Amino acid sequence: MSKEKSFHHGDLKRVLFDVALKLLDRDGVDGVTIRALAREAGVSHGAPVNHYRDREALLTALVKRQFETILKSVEEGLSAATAAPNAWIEVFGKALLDFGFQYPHRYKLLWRGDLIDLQDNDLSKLMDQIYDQLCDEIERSVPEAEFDRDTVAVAFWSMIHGYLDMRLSGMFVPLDDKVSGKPRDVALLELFKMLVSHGKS
Amino acid sequence: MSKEKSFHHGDLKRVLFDVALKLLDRDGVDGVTIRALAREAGVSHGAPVNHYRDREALLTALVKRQFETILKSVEEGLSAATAAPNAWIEVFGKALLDFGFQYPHRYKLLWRGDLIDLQDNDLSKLMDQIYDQLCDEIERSVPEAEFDRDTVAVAFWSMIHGYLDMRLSGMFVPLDDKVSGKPRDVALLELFKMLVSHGKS
DNA sequence: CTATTAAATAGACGGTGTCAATATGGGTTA
DNA sequence: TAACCCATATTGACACCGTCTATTTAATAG
Repeated sequence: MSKEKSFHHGDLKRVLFDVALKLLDRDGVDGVTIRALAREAGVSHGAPVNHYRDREALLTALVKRQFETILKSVEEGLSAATAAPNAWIEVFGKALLDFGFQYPHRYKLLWRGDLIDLQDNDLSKLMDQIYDQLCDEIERSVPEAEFDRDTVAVAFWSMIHGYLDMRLSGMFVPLDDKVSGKPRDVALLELFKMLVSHGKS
Repeated sequence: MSKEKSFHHGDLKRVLFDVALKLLDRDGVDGVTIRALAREAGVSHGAPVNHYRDREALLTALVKRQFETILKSVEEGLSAATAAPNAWIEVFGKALLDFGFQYPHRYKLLWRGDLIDLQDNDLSKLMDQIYDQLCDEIERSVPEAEFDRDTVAVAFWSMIHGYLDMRLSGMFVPLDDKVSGKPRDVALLELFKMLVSHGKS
């Protein structure tokens, strides 16, 4: 039960999780193999199965943790945000963009529906929580919008995710990523702010 | 030289390409393996290397063909479009959304920068052509916009791609994908149309 | 102390991409 | 026609991978 090596390892599950995250950041999701994980953790290749049923379960655990982090980041950002009507754009935008550019491989993994368990209840609950927070903020700050609020939410999240995904995939390399001195992503947020502002007039 | 089996196969390269596309549509990119390709084409597992250096080269060829298709679809749409100021939104939006929903696995592969050769000159040229067409249309129809035109282009493409990617990944399953009787993606295009229209006033 | 049970090991199987050595046969030249 | 060259196809090997099985280990419960 102690955290030390009880040689029945004790907290191998935590070690495996941490090592997996290290491998993900270093080598991308293709580098997160069960066998590399076992090697890196110093156990046999059959050991991880006792803690993660298969690779899908392992990757799903990694993804859930990341969505937890993003949700927390959003909530903290919202509670610290100004009263400006569209502060949510900065909060959600920054939370996602900062996370994506800091941990590109983690971000890419979030959307690898082919590798993780889409039926996982905790996972869908987490995504719903983030989405609901977004809709709540839109409802609070864009009440008179002439557009369906879900459409605004989907449009916003789509734009942020699409930008991140294209940038992180390496497919899209903007020749000049500065717009009048500001990064492109900041300009995207301002453009969206203008959209919801005009909706009021 | 004949198209028949000259047993030195004749046009194995074309056969391999077609079979690879069939495997992609049927099983996703994970199903496009060199060995499955060879099996399906009725040749030995070592045969494909004579026509595609490795799996990356094969997948890159598939991707290039799809971007050609999309470019053609955009060009045809533009030449057939009405004189409406923001017809380009429908044209580009429909070209990408239709392609994505019709061939989900092909669309996903387009952005798998980890699997294809990002240095391929034809590939980057094709993407540039599509992007330039988009910018040209924005310049023609949104001349007085107060936003940098590249920002509008990036915002638009990001929104479309992000929506498609989230939908096709299975991560994002909208509870109700209809907005007042219209599909969500149509509402997204209308929302964007409003954005660029307000920019004029 | 003993029995049970969770956890780690070792080995196997079928799959993958890729490389090297070999065999085949069409096209070109002598 | 005959001989050669060389692109193409085959075969086998190697090192990985995920996952399954049987086996051993050690911690814990009775």
